[in-house]
Amino acid sequence: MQKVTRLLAVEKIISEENISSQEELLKRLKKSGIACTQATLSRDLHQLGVIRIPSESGGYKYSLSDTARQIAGTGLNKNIISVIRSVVNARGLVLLKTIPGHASSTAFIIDNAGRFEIAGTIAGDDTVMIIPRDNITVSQVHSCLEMIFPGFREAVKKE
Amino acid sequence: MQKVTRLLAVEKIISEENISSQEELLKRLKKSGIACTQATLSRDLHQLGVIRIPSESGGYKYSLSDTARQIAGTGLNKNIISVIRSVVNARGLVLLKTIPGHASSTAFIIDNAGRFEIAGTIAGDDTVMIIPRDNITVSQVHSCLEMIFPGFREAVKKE
DNA sequence: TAAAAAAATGTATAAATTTGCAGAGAAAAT
DNA sequence: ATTTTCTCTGCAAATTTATACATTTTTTTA
Repeated sequence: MQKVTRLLAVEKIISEENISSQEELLKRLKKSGIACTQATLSRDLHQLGVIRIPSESGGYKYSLSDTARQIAGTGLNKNIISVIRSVVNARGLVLLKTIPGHASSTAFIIDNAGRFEIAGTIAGDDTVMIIPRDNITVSQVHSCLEMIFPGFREAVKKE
Repeated sequence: MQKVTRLLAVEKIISEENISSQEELLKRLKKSGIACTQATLSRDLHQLGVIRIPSESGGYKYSLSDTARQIAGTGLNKNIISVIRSVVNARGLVLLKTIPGHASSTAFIIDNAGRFEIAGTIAGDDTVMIIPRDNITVSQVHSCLEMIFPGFREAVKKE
């Protein structure tokens, strides 16, 4: 659970401040009370799809990739958890049950989160089917969902 | 003149192939008959605004940034040189004379090239004024124009 | 709940990238 | 044409980033 907290903090810092190296990010995280090593950040940045763009003034800065930024900006994911009723794993797939009529909006957010782990989704009226890519476990998909919907694990009951 | 050739080659290779390190790009360039060092490529990639994005399969790949890609894709710049009649430097600004009526389309392409060196343009009917940013020389603007309009230097007479 | 499997992380190191500096080359000025 | 100025580039060193391996922590399964 520590990891998701850290990833969210990294996303936030990256998008709000000018960070030009992993060491710098490390110090910045420490100020927020989050401790890890540079190696971990290297892996985090890769997983988050963070890119490094040449800065006009000569150096570099980290930035969320387009897809990552889209979601971070919308705030659409803030209250979506309240419409998710439960989550079921079946046959390597993940099914979300929502309150009636809210499946497609939920699926929309998941699709647009640009997570590699998720090959795609299909939404009915109150059910979203999430199809993970090959070699991706349902557990990894759950981690994705926690990234997309912070608080997901705690808030949503598993069936 | 060697540099512009190399930058164009880099843009092309980056956009068409999966390149994951500067050493790899170096070898690829050598096959195209272009020789330089990795240090030079580091500077080239910075100047071109090339970003490095995490690849799904675990590594990284280079990619043109959005603005760089836009122009590379359109091909709009292919025949524009034929409408440029001359270039004049004055007061740290650069003036392009075009055939009548073609200033605005020329300015459009320059604006959309996303070059840092150029603060902005103003176009009349047959004249484009290019305003370089502070501390940018007209010579650097000419290099930009050569990047945007390959062959510019040779084709356009200076007044 | 205990055992097994999978994921996360730190350490140390390898790999890759950036940069200061000095010299070569091109463009501009005289 | 010569001098002067600015740009480009290689080299080598410094910095930054990625990763193999071992260990710990978390999750899953029986």
